[in-house]
Amino acid sequence: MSERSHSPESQIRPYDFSRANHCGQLLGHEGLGSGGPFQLPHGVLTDPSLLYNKSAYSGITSASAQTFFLSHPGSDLQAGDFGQTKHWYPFAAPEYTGQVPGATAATQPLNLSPPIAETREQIKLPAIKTEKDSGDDYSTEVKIQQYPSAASAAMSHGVFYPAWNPSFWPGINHITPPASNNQNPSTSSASSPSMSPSPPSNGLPENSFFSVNASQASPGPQTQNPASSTRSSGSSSGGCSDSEEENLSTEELEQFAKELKHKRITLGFTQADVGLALGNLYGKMFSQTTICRFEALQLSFKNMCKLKPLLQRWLNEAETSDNPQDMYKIERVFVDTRKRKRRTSLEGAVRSALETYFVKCPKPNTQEITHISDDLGLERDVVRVWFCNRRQKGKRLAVPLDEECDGQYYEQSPSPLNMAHSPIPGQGYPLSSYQLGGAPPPTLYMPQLHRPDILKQGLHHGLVSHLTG
DNA sequence: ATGCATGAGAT
DNA sequence: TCTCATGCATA
Repeated sequence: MSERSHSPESQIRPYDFSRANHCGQLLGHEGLGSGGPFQLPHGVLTDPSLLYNKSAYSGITSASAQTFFLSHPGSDLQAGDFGQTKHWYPFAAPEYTGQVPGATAATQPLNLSPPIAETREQIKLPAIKTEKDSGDDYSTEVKIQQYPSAASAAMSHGVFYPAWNPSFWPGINHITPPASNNQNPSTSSASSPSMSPSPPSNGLPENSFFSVNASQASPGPQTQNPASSTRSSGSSSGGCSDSEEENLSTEELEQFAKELKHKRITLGFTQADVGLALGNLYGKMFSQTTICRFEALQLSFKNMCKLKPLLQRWLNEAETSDNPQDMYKIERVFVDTRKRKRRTSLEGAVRSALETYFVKCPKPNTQEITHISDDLGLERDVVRVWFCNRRQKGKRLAVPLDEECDGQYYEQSPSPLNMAHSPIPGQGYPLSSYQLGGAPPPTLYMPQLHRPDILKQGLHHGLVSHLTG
């Protein structure tokens, strides 16, 4: 526990960014954008993604088809040219981007393309692209999406909670009774390699559907796994503080994530379906993004612990349901009046420049941010957010050397600049046997890397997919 | 699958 | 102002 606290708040981060230091010099130099192609420090790749052979990832999904842009080293960057558009567009209601599960997979929900995307113009600025400001056309809008709903009935309560109003939900804790914790029938699933024949489906799924408190009442039929005895060492106290969370070990999470993905696909559900189903089942819906990240172990450990029980229950329901396909087809009505800033699309060169800055100073202060933003011709807030996200990503992807390894985390290998120490992952996952596939030392996964971002999504994806097959 | 963004809660 | 959880939009 001590060595691997999962509780970000309380934990000590050996490499926590100390904004006090290292950033100073950063501002000392002329800046990457001033005058010609910025120079990257030795050993710094223009595009980190290049170091990770993502193609190796032949996930079950289509991810493998993804391509990576080879960034254009510096050529395009021209500080000062970046128009800083600051338009805001009305928040686009969440689109159901997933496919309708089952045989109807082909049945892409009507209207999947966001209006914004359709009307959007690609405004190409030297460094950044932003969504076109389509005027105010997008002001408040109401979207109604309908899905073949056999289940509407079941979902009669048909309550759709806008994801953007999290406050509505007191928290998952409420949704899932504390007692349930340790319990999740993780078992059935945990053990079944593939789809296991549904257990004595006791009743229709609906039953448990709304038993929000069902956790305990949970899907009865399942066998119970006393335990995840695997509970690892230390996670208990530390991280999954939510009463509802289990004291899960990384291995368990990894195993479950794998299992979830496999079964989900087998059952014919998309990640988006699962996210929606959670909403129907337990009141809080999640996006495709979140489910995706869960499966890819890209959420914080704590977050994984929190979501696991919900997903576990969904899985149980789905497996035991006679007709799971219909269970989650629902109608969704979104009403949103908020406006969201148009997403900024940073060019590769700019990203590289930011990465370079990040290496030097993962946590720039206000002044430094201003400097960087001026230097790159970006909005301060864009820069600020970029750093926030970058740090968050660093943590997500961070991989502790070993549970017992003095809290040594390897989110970042020693930087040649040694300006910033490794950003540190307070929440990274401890390397598990599964990740190591039995044992290779961590270093194995970060060969000749001189930058953290190299680990990018690689670390997990690669390993996970590799093991996941 | 992932980049950029939002917002609540913690500092 | 940061972290963290989360999601829209998009590659």
